[in-house]
Amino acid sequence: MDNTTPPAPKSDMTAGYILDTQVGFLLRRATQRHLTIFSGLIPAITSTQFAALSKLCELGPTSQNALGRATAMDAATIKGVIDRLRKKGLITSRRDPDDQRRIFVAASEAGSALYHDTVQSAQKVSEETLSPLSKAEQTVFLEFLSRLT
Amino acid sequence: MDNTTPPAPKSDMTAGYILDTQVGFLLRRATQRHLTIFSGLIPAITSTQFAALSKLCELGPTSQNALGRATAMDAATIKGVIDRLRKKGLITSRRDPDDQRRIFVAASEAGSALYHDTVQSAQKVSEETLSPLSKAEQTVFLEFLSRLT
DNA sequence: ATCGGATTGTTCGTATACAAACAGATTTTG
DNA sequence: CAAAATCTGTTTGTATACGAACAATCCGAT
Repeated sequence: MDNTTPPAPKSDMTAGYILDTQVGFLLRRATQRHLTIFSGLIPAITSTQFAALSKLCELGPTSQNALGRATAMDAATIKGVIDRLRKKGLITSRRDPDDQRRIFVAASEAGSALYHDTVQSAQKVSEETLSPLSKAEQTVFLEFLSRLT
Repeated sequence: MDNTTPPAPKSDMTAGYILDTQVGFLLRRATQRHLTIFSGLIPAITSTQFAALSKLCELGPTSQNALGRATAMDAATIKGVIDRLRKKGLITSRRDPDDQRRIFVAASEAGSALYHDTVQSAQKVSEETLSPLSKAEQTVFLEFLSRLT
């Protein structure tokens, strides 16, 4: 009576790990695709910069670090984003008179205008990113995804 | 007959866009969380480096660019990853004698050892990342996520 | 055989992203 | 009030990530 199931070679001990099905790898690829869609529809500004600008338009003038917290960027990251947005003339910044540590940032005229001009495209970016899923699937997916944050 | 739904002020025209519910923002935050879990469980190597190393162990010796394609990294990115893996002694590389353009990369002894020693932790990373979802939800989520790549 | 196109890897520039160390300002505590 | 703890923003270093331009090599069509 021979064993009908051939013994797995030693090298198969790690066959259980398939990179292409790991959540981290899939998250990275989905993010890549999303960023491609974003830069295609909104070439003027990056996804991260748009996130900061939109939060700024939503919240009004905010301190730099607070804006970073609201957009999930650490202090070092938000500084770079703010610097680049200011260089583009999309935001203004000034010291908070009540707290000499803080820097108040606010959307400039040009920043508000750009935001209002691109927010519909941003909606399209989200739609196109999710377009491989049905409406019902999109709802489920977003609900699950939001639980993984 | 007064209109019972009060007219939205002009500034609300963009209220439909809430950053925190956009798929791109959620993808970024989920990726952040995943990377935090990864570096907590596998401090020796980054998520990206592990991806390259695991694909290398799966495929055997491969050209640098081909490995990049297999791990969704462009030529410039995979170069940096390969350089850092080689500096750590986890891979070796040599010119392909049959094609002077190509560079063959392969996992070193240390690289294979590290991979086999950490692959179970990598499984745990995926599990922990998905742990806010039930098993059934995880299956659905991964299926949807893989469709967005 | 050679020329034109494709592929491979490199380099540069820009943009996130985060850890760690830091200085200055403010707040909390004792 | 004074010391300690906290918060704010900056800087440095490292690691992805990608577009664009480039040289060397290979390959296919003529």
